[in-house]
Amino acid sequence: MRPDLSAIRPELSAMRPEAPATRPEPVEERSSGFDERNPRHLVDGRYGFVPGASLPNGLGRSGVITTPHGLLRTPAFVAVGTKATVKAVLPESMAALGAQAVLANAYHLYLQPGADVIDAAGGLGHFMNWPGPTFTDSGGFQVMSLGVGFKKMLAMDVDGLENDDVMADGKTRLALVDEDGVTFTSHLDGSQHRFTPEISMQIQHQLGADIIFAFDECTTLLNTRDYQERSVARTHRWAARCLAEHRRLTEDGTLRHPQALFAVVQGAQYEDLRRRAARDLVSLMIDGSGFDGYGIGGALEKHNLGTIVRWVCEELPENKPRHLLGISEPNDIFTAIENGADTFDCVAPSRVARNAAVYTVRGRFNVNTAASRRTFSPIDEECDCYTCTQYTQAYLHHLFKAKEMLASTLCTIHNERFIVRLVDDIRTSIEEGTFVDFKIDFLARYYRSLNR
RNA sequence: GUGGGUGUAGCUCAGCUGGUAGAGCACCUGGUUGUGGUCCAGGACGUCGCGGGUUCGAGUCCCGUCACUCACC
Repeated sequence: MRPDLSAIRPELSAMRPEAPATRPEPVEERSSGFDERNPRHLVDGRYGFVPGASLPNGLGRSGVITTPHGLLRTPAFVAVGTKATVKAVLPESMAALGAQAVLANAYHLYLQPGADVIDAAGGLGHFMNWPGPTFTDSGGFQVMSLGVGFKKMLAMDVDGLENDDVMADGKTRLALVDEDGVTFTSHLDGSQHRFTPEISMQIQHQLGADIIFAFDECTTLLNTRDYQERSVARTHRWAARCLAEHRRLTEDGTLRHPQALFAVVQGAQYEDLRRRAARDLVSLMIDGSGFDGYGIGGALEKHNLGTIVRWVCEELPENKPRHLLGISEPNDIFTAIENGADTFDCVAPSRVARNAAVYTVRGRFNVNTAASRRTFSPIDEECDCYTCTQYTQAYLHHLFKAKEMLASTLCTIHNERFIVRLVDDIRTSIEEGTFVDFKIDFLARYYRSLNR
């Protein structure tokens, strides 16, 4: 049974994919209402981006991304469903809370259940029963998180060492980088595997998400400037190979539907590297066409977030969407958006929810602490989510203490809704010209009254 | 009544041949930023059943006592 989303998001329901069919499967019709509203959204027949209102600084903006499975109004928060599920939450619930898209991961799905299985299932969307737009990450981040960045225990960088030589303290490194690609050990069964830019593209084409990312190397803040420079150059060469392989596979005619490819801009905290990386990726083209959008990646110090996003976005074309990878704290969201980010994804809302942390307009707190034991009111009085309209803080406290799985479900629904609504409100404020006031008001309440 | 065992943190228990107490869980508070999901880091908590004795020093040894428990009568 597929979820009936028509009452909640008509445009999603209208774009519900058909049952798996013999490939190549015809692409379903887009909603006519959308086409009439803005025909320019149609780029290459299937995918596109059209900027909307802009902030006075010229960088922050609203817009619309069109995909074969529906549209995203930007700025947009993309929920993370690494292993083809937003942990603990039904797709119907994600749609009901206003999630516009879901991002899964090529590394995880390649290992389990295998990209061929998802291909046979009719693609990621069919497999996970999510009718809306989907993204997949390339697996590049896992090279860092499974390798040198494992468990955040980063060894000090030493001059003369390759990134390969910097590794987690006391842990087994599971990934090794070389010019051609990455060799890694499965965290599931210890088996050896290899990703190259071409393989990542092939996997992501099998997975069939609407928006896919080029295979990149994600460095850490501990790498030397010299290493960052060589890494950015390598990520650029990998991006070129991804673009070529993406083009080859697209022209094969084997795709289920058109897929958009985003390159990832690296360069750590260095302005020249970031700007050059962005410019070089923009100029990468095959037969006059380049990437469909750009990701901004890499480990970065929080206070540099806005600056780095600005450097990159100043180099990127206005007519292509920009995705900031892995960000979702409220202050980061404002910073990212005002400096030009259109979409972003993050595990935080769901991960922290499973450990009892919830967002409210008055800041974040842990619902499993004693203060909530007898609080018979919603987590956030101003929230319109399913959890806040139906359950009390005391009940959620009880569910966590009793280790009931519904605790994760209800808190994830709330946190995802909180971030989605925040981004929705930011988009509205951009379009209505009230962004700065909204930002000041929101952040003042959020960070001032942490002592509830 | 006789013989044995046990009494140490809220709970379950560690504490070797004596040097003024520990663990797990529970409890309290943080944390988690392209997810190696269900974890990490801190914190509070005991006059070691009670009373004597030996000793420089006793949760540890001795005596008494109380409680619980097992077996037997």
